[in-house]
Amino acid sequence: MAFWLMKSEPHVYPWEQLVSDGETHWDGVRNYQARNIMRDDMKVGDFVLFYHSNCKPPHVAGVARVCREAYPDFTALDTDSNYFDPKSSPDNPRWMMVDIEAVEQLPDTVPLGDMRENPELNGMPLLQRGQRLSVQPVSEQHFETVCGMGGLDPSSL
DNA sequence: GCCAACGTTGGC
DNA sequence: GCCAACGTTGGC
Repeated sequence: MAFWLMKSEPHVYPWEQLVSDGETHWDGVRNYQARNIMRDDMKVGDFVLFYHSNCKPPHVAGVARVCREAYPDFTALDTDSNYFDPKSSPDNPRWMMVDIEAVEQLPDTVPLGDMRENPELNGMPLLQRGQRLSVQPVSEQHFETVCGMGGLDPSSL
C-alpha cells in the first residue's frame, strides 16, 4: 500500500467533479517522471490526496483511491485533444494514465499554508522548493497527518 | 501579473 | 553530449 498526491487545477477538473463522476481516468499527464510513477508504482487500492493547484489558496480537497492500474493515455492519440502528442502511437504509446475513484471528501480542506506550518509535514515533497510534479509520493505518516488536519480519521478509510 | 524553478528542444 | 533558448508550472 502506497500513498500519493495528485494535482488538478479546479477550473480544469475539480474534486467535486470526481465526486459526481465517481471515478475518472487521469489523462493529460505529459511529464516523464509523473508518468513513470503512474506506470510503475501506482497500484489498485493506493490512496491519493487530491490537491487543487493554481487557486487561492491551493489546498487538499479529498481522498481518492487508485481503481485501475496504468494503461495508455488515449488522449495522446486523439488529434482533436489538447493533449495530442504526435510522437505517441497505438503500437508504442508514450503516455500512460491510471483511474482513480473518490473515497472521502475532507470535512475541512487543508490549505498549503497550513501544511507548510505543520512540522509533522517536514520533508513532504509537495512542500519542497520548486516542486512541480503533478503526481508525487506521500509517506503514510504525512498522508495521515493531512487527513487529520482535514478533519478525517485516516483509520476510517 | 510576476517570476523562480524546472523540463524540453534543438543546433552544434 | 552540451547548453542556450524557450515553454510551462504554480505559488505568491
